[in-house]
Amino acid sequence: MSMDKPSNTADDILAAARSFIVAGGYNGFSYADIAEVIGIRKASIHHHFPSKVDLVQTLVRRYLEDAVTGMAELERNVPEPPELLRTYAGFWAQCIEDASRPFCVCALLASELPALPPEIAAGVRAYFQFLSGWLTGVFERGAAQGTLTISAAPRIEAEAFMATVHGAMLSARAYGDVLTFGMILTPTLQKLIPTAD
Amino acid sequence: MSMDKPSNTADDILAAARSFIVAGGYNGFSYADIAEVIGIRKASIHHHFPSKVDLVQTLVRRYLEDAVTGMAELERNVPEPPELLRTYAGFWAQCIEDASRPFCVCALLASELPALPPEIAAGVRAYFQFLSGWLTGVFERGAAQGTLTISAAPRIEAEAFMATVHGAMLSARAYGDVLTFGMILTPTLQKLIPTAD
DNA sequence: TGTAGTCTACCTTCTAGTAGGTAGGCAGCG
DNA sequence: CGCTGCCTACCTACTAGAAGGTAGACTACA
Repeated sequence: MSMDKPSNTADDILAAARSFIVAGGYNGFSYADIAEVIGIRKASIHHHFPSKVDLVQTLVRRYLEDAVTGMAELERNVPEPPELLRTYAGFWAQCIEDASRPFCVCALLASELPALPPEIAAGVRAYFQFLSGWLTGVFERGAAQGTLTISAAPRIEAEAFMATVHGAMLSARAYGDVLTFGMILTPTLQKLIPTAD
Repeated sequence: MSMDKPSNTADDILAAARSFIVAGGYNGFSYADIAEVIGIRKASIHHHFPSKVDLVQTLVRRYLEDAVTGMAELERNVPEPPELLRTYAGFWAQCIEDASRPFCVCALLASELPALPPEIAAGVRAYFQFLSGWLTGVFERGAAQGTLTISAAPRIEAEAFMATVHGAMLSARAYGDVLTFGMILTPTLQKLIPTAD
């Protein structure tokens, strides 16, 4: 659709930055690291992203955009709240199991938020607010339809669910066991979904 | 009791390092940063901790030791499983609300685990294993006594609880709202504790 | 011809870490 | 007592390398 950029070096840089950030956070990589993995010189990265802040800001902005469009598309294909939660959790379970994206970029950046450049911190906050808002909507609909069993306000259930997902990513990483995430999320989902008993 | 060290500079260094790590992770601070806040020269830090790995390794080891003794003491004073969970959650709620320790050192380090020096990564893993083991024991006793309502195996409930706690820390940080942690944990505890309805 | 993309070569600042030295405390011993 | 020697804690001054970033030239291609 958007015919902005036929050049894919910028995308390669963003992809490399993403995997470095997912591995070690904002201060865990350098332009030299990116340059090496994509076979380019440091200075060429500055051509695409004048500063590191520009680079990561772009990455976070796009990450949120992708989440927004992804959730919208997900809701078109899968309208049932229980199935939405299952699909969302299943997405991350898959990413962790095949090691393709073993952590959420914004969850990782949030952990070092006080030390982040303010522009990036703002982007990370925006992601959390979007995700929380989307989940709150899912819980509201599920509660209204009776397809989700909740005992607190939808907003609070949404925050608790999001927290469990992020914490489960952390545990999976700490244990080095890709199945930990699913082990935690499966019963969490079961408690929320009355039909599957 | 233990008459090991009258010198408190080493402890000052560890305390400064802890607050820097909590703020920005392993790569988010330097010896120069620590030197400045405690009013000492960089080289003097190397006298106490020859390398940065030594410093953080010591910090993580002591963090685990403190957790072990802290949990043991907690169990002596508060033997009931529901109250143990409440006290544990309350401890972090307090730390976050008064900003004294707004994040768990090992939870933060776990997020950047793939980029950590292996000695430190091992220490972080040990902390997760201890905490998970302790919580599993609490859930086992609570389930046996009927004082905790669980629907999955104690080990799994323990992992889910730990994940929610860590994720709630992350959300509190992302929103910059110290009350978020309690907002998430309160209903999570209520679901586990049958008496309080 | 212009411009997007890359390069080499460089700069400045920060990094962890080292070298070598000083000041004071506290042995042990004549 | 006073002297020697060692130890802890700290210092100044330095290093090599990595960090983010810049300047300017080359190339390819529309």
